[in-house]
Amino acid sequence: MDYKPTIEDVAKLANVSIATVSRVINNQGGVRKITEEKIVNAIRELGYIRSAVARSMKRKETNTIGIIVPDITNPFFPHVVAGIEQKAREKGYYTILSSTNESPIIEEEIVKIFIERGVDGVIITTANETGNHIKLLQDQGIPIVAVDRAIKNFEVDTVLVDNVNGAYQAIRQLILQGHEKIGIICGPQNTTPGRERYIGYKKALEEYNIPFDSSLVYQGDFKENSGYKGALHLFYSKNRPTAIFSSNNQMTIGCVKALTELDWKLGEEVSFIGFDDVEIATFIKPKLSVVSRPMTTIGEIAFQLVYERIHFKENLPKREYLLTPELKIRESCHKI
Amino acid sequence: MDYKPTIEDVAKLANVSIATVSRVINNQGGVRKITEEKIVNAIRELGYIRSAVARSMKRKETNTIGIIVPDITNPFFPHVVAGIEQKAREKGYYTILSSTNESPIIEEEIVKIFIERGVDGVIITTANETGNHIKLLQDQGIPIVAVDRAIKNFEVDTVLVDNVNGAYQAIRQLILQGHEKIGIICGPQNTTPGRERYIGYKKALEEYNIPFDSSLVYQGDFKENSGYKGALHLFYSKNRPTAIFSSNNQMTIGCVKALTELDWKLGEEVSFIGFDDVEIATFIKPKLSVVSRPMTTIGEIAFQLVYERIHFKENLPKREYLLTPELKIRESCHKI
DNA sequence: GTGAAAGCGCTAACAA
DNA sequence: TTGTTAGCGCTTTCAC
Repeated sequence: MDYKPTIEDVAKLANVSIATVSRVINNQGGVRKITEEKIVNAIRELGYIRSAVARSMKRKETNTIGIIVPDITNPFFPHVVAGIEQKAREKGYYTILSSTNESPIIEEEIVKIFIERGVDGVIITTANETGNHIKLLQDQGIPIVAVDRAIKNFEVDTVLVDNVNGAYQAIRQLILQGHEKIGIICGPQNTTPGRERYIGYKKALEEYNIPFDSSLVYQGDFKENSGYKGALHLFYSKNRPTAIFSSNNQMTIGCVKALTELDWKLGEEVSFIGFDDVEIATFIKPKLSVVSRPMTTIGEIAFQLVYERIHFKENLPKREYLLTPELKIRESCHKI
Repeated sequence: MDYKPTIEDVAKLANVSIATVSRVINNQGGVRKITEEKIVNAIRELGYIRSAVARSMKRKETNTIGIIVPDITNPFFPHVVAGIEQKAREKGYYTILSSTNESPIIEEEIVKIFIERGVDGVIITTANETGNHIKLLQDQGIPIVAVDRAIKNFEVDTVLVDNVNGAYQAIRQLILQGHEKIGIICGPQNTTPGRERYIGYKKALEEYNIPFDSSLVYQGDFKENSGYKGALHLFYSKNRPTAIFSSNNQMTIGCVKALTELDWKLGEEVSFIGFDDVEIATFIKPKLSVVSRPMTTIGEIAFQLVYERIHFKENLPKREYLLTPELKIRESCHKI
């Protein structure tokens, strides 16, 4: 075949005008039953599928939500995306997904492409919190929802997790178990999660009057390898910690790998809590304690927010969701 | 602002015709330098971004590749997607990604949506190998590449992994180490990978004259939970195996969890090899031996195939890539 | 209930 | 080197 029938082909075959065909494909009613049947038959016979491109052209909407994530291979994001997609499909929306690989440059490119394509809204975990590319979207009146990382200088709806609180809970737990030398593997300090988790760490220390020791702080980048290096750093620190807090899932992986190689006994010689649950948490020995976030829910809320913003643009205040993460205590942290 | 400037706005501001503007945004040359500058300035001033919708309408191509995966939360797919995206971006293509959750119904829906949206090609890991929905795509002349799972009844380019061989290698390894009672946790037998890995299993047994015992075969569904149940099943089997082969990554996770709970000593009482590498493989103790696939490469090849098919439709034979997986022997399998 | 026709923003053929 | 113009396939008034 290799030929895409158009609304006109259908109209001809059914012996009606294209306007009438349009009415039936859009369920607008006001068409006689017999006419409708003729049309439906013609559609089936031709295998007609209406062109979303032409439709978008006319309607000025694409029913598409653009999703921008920094790293699609970080399992956190596929779970969030699954939540978005689920809700989107229910409302007749579709998604374009792109991964920036944490590059602000790629991110800006993607934003432009999304605008070109006329997305109706954007859900973004930005790699560039102060980025001016957000302005591009706002200038076009495209609703934006920031997920997981806030966006500075612009008013956008956000759904975040209370990182400070999550990290705080984790560190407090460790302190209550008697730890005083607690190491942290930080995320990049130019991202909200990276910064906030570090703040939670310091807050807990302060509150319990534990002296802060900068040699117990390792600057990571949220990638696995920096977790690995962080563990090494802490192990060889003059003031070797009795507990470690890792700021995200990928670094947790790297960190645990290092512990194994160093033969630094997890749960015995060193307690551990990581931010974000990881697949392996419950089946390595000892089971990992983690700060866990409702990933799918985050996605669902994010979609809900863009959706509302698309449909009731004008009279909506800025909305900020702050979900509270849950500390799941398992076996990797012990009384000292 | 909230107003999208069009090519006409640019033309007016620059005092030229829209045709000339079109020439410069498409780098077609044949425009005087001064004119071009005027136009470029106008574009910048207005913040003009050309509409891909209108462009697609005219050109009959969207520069979009649709990707359909059965389960986006299975880490295998994000890695494949990353490979596709990488290559796609290089060639000026973009991707729409949807997950079917293994549902043939959702899959058919997605196919229709993709056609509506005029994707130039589709890369699919189908949940329905015999599905007739593929015909829809073919009727429209949309190139299809099947990844990881073959498609029956239709001629499409495919990039598969030699599952038979991969499983065979794994089982042979186990046999050479002296195992005779080898359990398998199978994938769904209505998917190529599920079937083929089972075939590889049987082939190795046969070749080495190990009697086949159906009580050592557990039918899973590629989800974590069935790996868990599979391990339980094998543990309580009258003919308890000394080695287990798991047919995919998610089931491997479930399986290892069960082993831990059963206190069935991995690597000592029971050897283990899983299909597909998993994050945790190298940092649980003992490290997991796995059959590993080049995920990103698979994605890259898949894109290459659609791309070629889009551009040289006519004179291209059906291409079938069969990548050989690699057996990575680590610590979870031991001489008996 | 139905049809005619305008027009969405762009590309490309043709003219100048 | 530049401009005019005919559509691409659809939705949506406005007539009838």
